[in-house]
Amino acid sequence: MKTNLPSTNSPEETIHGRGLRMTGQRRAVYDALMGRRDHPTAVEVFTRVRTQLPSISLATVYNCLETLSSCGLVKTVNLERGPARYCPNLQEHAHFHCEHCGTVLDLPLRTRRHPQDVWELPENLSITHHEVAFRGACPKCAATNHESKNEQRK
Amino acid sequence: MKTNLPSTNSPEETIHGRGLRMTGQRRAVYDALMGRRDHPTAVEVFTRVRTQLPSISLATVYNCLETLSSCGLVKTVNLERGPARYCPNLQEHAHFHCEHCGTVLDLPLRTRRHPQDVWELPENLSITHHEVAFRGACPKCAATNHESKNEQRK
DNA sequence: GGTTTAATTGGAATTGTTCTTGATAAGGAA
DNA sequence: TTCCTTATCAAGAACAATTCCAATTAAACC
Repeated sequence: MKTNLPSTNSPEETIHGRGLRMTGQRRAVYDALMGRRDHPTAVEVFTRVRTQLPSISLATVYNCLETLSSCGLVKTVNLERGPARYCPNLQEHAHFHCEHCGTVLDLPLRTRRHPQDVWELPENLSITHHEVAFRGACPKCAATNHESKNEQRK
Repeated sequence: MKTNLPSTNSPEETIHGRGLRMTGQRRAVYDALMGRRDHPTAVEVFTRVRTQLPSISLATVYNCLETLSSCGLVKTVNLERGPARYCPNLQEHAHFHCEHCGTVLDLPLRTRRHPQDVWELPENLSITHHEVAFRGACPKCAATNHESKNEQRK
């Protein structure tokens, strides 16, 4: 599974379009992710989903996230060593990763700008998508003199 | 270890500036990485270094890469799930990751451009650095109709 | 040279993820 | 509905990448 299709349709339609089924587990994982604008790990999604579907297994959460990601219904982000994070925001955006508390924030694209304007891309390179990550201190950590280290994660 | 300092000085000076020692192992790992303009994994660095220093252990290679990275002498890149890659190029650049053969290419910054122009950054965010990754098909794979999958890695 | 402290080794342990196998459920046909 | 086919799921084992640990070795300073 590799290619991503953006979805203007319902998640059901997108899933069916791939010859896949929208099962209770996939729906629950999807809802758990869409319910908040954050960037949970698979385990965090697992604990959320279990409140709705106590019998779901972690392997299934991984499978569902992979399926949803390959359908373009969620984004997988690998900002660092450690667990992958999943992002419900399908708008074009960059990520900010706070090195003190681990929070991940979404940064919207400025209007009329494009990352390709900033980088020299060889002509014969075919780009399908791109990822931009900034690192530093989030407002809260910058204010509190960097006391907290990996306490809270978003 | 967290902060990165760019180094105009020799690697020895940079290392000493941190109160660390430039050992044979660190030197060998540094040289193995600088010897080529590619993006090897820790294991790939390990096999290169062993030709010079057969007694070195993989744990030491990991330690050295972490030390060099935290001193700003090399860059750690996490483009995907799977092993981290290490980059000897200290110029500001983006990465291109071929989804067919896995090759990683460096893309230079266009003159007079800045990624911050493209993204809306809240004022109270203090950015220390950023990473940009493009994905798609490299020239070779785009030409050969995407037959090869993860055969060669750079 | 001796002392102190950092660095290295090799193996064990940990973490995050994927794989495997048998059971279950979904969707279509009869 | 009921049956049939195939996808999906659950549980745990397996796996890959990385980190940790304890004992040994090497650097730097006196």
